[in-house]
This record gives sequence, C-alpha cells and structure tokens, in this order.
Amino acid sequence: MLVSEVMLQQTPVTRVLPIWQEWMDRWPTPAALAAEPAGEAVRAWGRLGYPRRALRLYAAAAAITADHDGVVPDSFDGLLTLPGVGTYTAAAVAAFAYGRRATVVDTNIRRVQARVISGSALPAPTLSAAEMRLAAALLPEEGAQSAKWNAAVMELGALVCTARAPKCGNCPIRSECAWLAAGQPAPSYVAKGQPWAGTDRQVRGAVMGVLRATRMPIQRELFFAPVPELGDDGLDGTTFSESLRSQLRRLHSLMAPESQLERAIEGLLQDGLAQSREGGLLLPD
DNA sequence: TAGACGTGGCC
DNA sequence: TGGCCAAGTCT
Repeated sequence: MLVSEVMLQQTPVTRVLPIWQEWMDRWPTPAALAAEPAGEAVRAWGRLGYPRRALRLYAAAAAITADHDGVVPDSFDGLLTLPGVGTYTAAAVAAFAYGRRATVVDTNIRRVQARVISGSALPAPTLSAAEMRLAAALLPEEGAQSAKWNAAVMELGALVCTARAPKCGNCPIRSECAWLAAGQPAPSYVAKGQPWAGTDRQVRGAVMGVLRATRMPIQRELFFAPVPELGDDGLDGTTFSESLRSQLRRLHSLMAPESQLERAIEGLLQDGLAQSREGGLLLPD
C-alpha cells in the first residue's frame, strides 16, 4: 500500500501498475529494498516520473527497517515521519492498509467537495485548512466505514466527477450536487500549466535516462558531446549498449545549452539522484 | 506559500 | 499539435 501510494502521487494508475508489480516481486519487504543500493530503486522506478520519489521510498524503507522493526507504521503520525510521506499518503496508508480512521484528501476528494458542497467547478490551486476541516467533518465515525468512505469519494472523483468531462448523468449523487444545481458554472480561475520543452526538468529527465541505462560512471564529456562524437565506442574505448546510446541520443537531441546541462547535473547531485565517481556520473550507492 | 519537481495519454 | 491533467511532497 505504501509503495503504491507513493507511486500514485501525481501519476495515473495505469502507468503505476506494471512498475508496482515488478517492484513488489523484487522487494516484498522494506528490509529487502533497504539491503540494496539506492540506485537500484531509482533504476527500477523507470520512467514513472519524479524519480526523487524512488529515493524517498528507499529512504523510507531504510527508516522502517532501522526504526520500526521492518513494519510499516500504522498511525498517521508515525507514517508522516517517513521520507516522501506527506499528509495524503500518511492518511491513505493508515486508512487503506490498516483500516484506521484518517482524513484522506487528494485532488479527487477536493474536486468532489468543491462541486457537491461548495458549488464550484474546481478546488482552489492550494489545499486550505477549511477543505481539511470539511473532509474531516464528512468522514464517518467508525474506522472501517471511514476507510470505505475515503475510497468511495476518491473513486467517485477519479471515475465520474472528473476534472475535464464529468459524467454528471451517471453520478449517483447528482441530485445533491451544488455545482450541478447551479448550472455547472465555469472555473473561477485558469490553472497555469507546467512548461516542459526546454526546461531544466526535461534535461534532468534525459540525464536520468542516461544514468539508468548503465551501471558504469558516465564521463561528463559524454553529456556535452554533440551527437556526431558518439562513435561505435567511447572516448576511452569502452563500448556502449544500444540502450545507453539511445538515451545519449535522446539527451543530445534536446540540444540544451551547456549551462543548463551543468545546472541539471548539479541539481541531480544535490538531490542525491546522481553521484560523482571516477570522474563520471552514476546512480547513487 | 509559491515554485520546483517527470512523464505520457488524452482530447 | 499542444495544453491539460494524474491517488503530492518538500523547501
């Protein structure tokens, strides 16, 4: 449950499923994961996105092994101490893994509340204390019932009360929806999208792609070298796998300025997603 | 508290 | 084609 909830942060379930399955097959327990180098977690994360989550999940596994006898904490507060576990994930694990009464508030629940109760098309850009209070007030008293409630409201938001084209005609509570009653008024604000092409994030992603493709340190020159420099073998005579070559081509195709590449690499080192060794760059131990 | 942080499917 | 969006967390 913990692994799935972290993977599901900002990530659609269809993309999580296969990675989660591989992950659980390989590391059935926190101790099993903690016994390996952190880089293995990052590599197994694949292209799920936000790879720092892999690092934090790894750190959480280490903390659980060292401080909790290898058992995932069952309380909201205990879960909250784990790296990469915020209020949503702590509540979700407490509720769904342990049947505890916990106030789960994710983007789906926020949207359902905004529509049904507040009558607005979308929740505010940032989570407010008022929303948390509302969710807490709506939550059934009994533990198992509250867990079911959390799952139900989240699922309603994910499948019916969706952001883009809500299926109000099929909604089981359409007669109680303030937003529908008000004639589905338009959102009061416009979400600002995240730029991607040309950003540091894109470059970081491409660098990570290179590092995941090999266990050898990648010399810095290779990140900066223009595509034609990539021959059949490396500057030092080492041979490149087809996957590594492919990732290097992907990075080079971005034609990122050297300063941006430097910045991206520096950021990855800073975040612990990469380390320097033998004059090259590779995933962390 | 606003901004950084990946990725790919959908319309 | 391109913006929108997905079960957030951390600083």
